[in-house]
Amino acid sequence: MSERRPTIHDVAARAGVSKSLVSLAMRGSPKVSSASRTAIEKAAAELGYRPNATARSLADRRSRTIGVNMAELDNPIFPQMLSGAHAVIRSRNYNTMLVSGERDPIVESTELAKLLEFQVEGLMLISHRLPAETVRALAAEVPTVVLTLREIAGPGIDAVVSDDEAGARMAMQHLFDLGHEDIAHVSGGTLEPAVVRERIYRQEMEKAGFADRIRIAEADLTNLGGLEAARSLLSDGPAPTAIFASNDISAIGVMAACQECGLSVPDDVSIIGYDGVALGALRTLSLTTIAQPLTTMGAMAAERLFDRMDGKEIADSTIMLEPELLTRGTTAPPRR
Amino acid sequence: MSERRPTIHDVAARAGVSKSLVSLAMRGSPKVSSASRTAIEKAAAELGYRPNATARSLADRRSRTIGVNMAELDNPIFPQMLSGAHAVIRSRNYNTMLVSGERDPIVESTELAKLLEFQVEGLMLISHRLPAETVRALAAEVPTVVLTLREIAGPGIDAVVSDDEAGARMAMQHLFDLGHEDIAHVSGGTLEPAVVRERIYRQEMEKAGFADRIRIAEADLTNLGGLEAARSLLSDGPAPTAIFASNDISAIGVMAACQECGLSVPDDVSIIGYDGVALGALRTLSLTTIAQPLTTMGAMAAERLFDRMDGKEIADSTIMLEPELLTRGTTAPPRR
DNA sequence: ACGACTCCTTGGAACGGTCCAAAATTCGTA
DNA sequence: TACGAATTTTGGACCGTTCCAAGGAGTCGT
Repeated sequence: MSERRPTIHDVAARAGVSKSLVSLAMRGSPKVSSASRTAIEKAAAELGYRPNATARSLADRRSRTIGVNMAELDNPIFPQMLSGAHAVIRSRNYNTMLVSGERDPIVESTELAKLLEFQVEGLMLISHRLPAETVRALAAEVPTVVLTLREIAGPGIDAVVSDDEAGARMAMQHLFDLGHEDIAHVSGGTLEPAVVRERIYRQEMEKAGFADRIRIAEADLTNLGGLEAARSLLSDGPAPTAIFASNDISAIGVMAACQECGLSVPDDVSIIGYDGVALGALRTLSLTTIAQPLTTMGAMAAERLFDRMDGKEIADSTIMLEPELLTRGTTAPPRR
Repeated sequence: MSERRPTIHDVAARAGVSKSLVSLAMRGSPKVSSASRTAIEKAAAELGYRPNATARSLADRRSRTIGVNMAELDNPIFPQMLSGAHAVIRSRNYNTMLVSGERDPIVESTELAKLLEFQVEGLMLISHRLPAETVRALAAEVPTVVLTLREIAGPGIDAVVSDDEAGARMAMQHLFDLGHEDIAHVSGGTLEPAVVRERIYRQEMEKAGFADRIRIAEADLTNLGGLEAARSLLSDGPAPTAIFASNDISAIGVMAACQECGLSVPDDVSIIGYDGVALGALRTLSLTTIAQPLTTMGAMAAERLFDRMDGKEIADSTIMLEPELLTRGTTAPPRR
C-alpha cells in the first residue's frame, strides 16, 4: 500500500518543470502555457498524483472543512437536518467533519476541541444539549451556527430555528377547528422547543376558554415516554378527545397507548405531533403533524455559516422559518 | 475572530523554552522536566493555545481520520451503522470525515477523491450503490471496508455483512412454524442483499413443497414501493396469509396496504420485515423482523479497518454476523 | 577533578503544498 | 534589430508541526 504517494515535486521532475508551475497548473491557473499544462497533466496522470489537502490547508490556512456536531441519532430530525446542511457544504466544495458526543458532555467537549484543532472554518451544532457557555466559547474561535435553539443566539452565534410558537398555535388551531375542546398535551421536558410548545398549549387553551380542561402529561420526547405519558392520561379520568404531543416520536408512542386502551385514532382520539419526521408520513402511521422544514433548516444553517465565513455583515443572528401543518390521518372531528 | 492563533512558537517564547520542547510537552512526553512542563502548560493556557492538527498530520504523515461514505439518509440502517462505527473511531482518537454522494455517481466519486486528498487513513463505505471497480481502485490506495456487500470482498477490501441467507431462512422458518403455507414475497430490486433474500424465499418455499404458491411482488426497498407491491399482491387473487418483505421500510408499506384493504395484521395477514431498524420497535408498528446487528456491524467494520491500518495480517476478508429474529406484533398463526 | 552516564533541551531539516518577487522567455512593434 | 511589455517560469520563504542528531547540565564513582 503506502509506498509514499507522489508529490508535486515528483510531478515537476517528470514533467521537466518547477514545482511552482505544477502547483499553478494543478489549481488551473490561466497563466500556465498550454504546452506545460499538458506535460504536467500527463506526468500527474502517469504517476497517479493526488494533491495533498493537508499540506494545502497548512499552506493557505484554509481547511475547507466545516465541523458538525450531531447529538443523537435516535431522533431522525437530526440526520434530516444534517442532510440539508451536507448538501450545501458539498456544493461549496467544503468537507464535513462529523463528531457526536454520544450524550456524554465530556466526550462532547473533547470532540469539539478536536474539530477546532482541525482548523474547521465553521461550526454547526445540531444538538439540544450543549451548555450555552460551551457554545459561546466555541463561537469566539470560529463562526458558529446552532440549530433549533433560539435563545442561544447572539453576537457571534447564529441560530436557525423554526417558529415554535406559531407552529404550536397552528396545532391547537387545527384541533379547535375540528371542534375539539378537551385537548391534552404530552410535554417534552425542559429543552427550549418543548418548553415553548407547552407554553403555547396552555395559552391557547386559556384563550379559547378551556383553561379548566388543561391536562399535561410529562414526557421526554421519546417514543416510550410518549407511550407512558399517554397511558397515564388515558387511565386517569375520561379520555381527552385530542392530544397534542411535543414531537412526532412521542406522538407515535401516544398512538400506541390509544391502541392499547382500545381507543381508535382518530375516531375516539385525535393526535397531532410536531417535527414532520419522514417516518410520520409512512402510510401505517399517517401522523398529522406540524412539520418543521428540517432539510431547509440544515441548508440555511450552512448558508449562514458561509456568509459569516465570507465576512458578510448580517445584523440579525436568528433565522426563523415557518412550520407547516400536515393534515394526515390521525386527526378528525371529535365523536359527539 | 481570526487574529492568527497562537502557535507552538508563541508558547515557546512565552515559556522561555524551545519550540521542540513545547512539542514534546504537548504530546506528554516523559522526558520533559516537570518545571518546564508546568511553565509550558501555563503559557499555553494563557495564550489559549490549541495544537494545529493539520500541521501535525503533515509532519507525521498521519491524518488520524477515517473517511466514511454514506449513501442515503432515508433508510435508517445507514445512520445506525454509522453510529456504531463512529463510536469506535472516536475511541481510537480518530476523526470521522463524512461524505455522501447523494445518489449521483459523479458527485460520489469526486467526494471519495476528496477523502483521499485529505489523506484519510482508512475508508469505510456504507453504501449499496458503489460500482465494484470504484471500490477496488480506492482500496488500492487505502485500507477499505465495505458494509453489507459481501461479493465485493477480496484482497485489500474487507466486508462486514450479516448472514442474509440464514436470516431469510429464519424469516421463512418463523412463518412456517406459525403454520403459514401461502407466503408471498415483496422483493427489493437487484442489490445484493435483496437478491439473496429473494433467492432464499424461493428456495425455502420449494423445499417446503409450496413451490406453486410462490408469489413475488417487485419493489425497491422503499416504503412506497412496499405499499404498491403489496397492493398489487392483494388485489390480484386471494390474499396470501403471510408476506415476507425484503426490508423493514417496505414492510411498513406492506402494513399500510393491508390496512387499506381492510385486512388486519396479524390476524388476516402476517408480515415480517428485515433489518431491525429502530422504528420497527415503535409500539404502533411493532414489526416482526429479522434484525441485523447494525450498530455492531458498524463497530466491527471500524475495528477491522484499524486492524488493517495496524498492518495486522488477517486472512479472511469477510466478517459475517448472525441476524436475529425479533418476534413482535405483526406475525401470528394464519386464520383457518 | 574528570570522564561516563543520565537527563533535558535545542536547532534545523523535513512534511507537501502556496505565494511572491524576480528571472527568463516570448511577443509586438518602432 | 532592438527594446519594453506581456507572458511564463522559477527559487526560496513560509505554514505549524514532528523528528532527530547533537549539545548542555547535572550526578556519580573513583
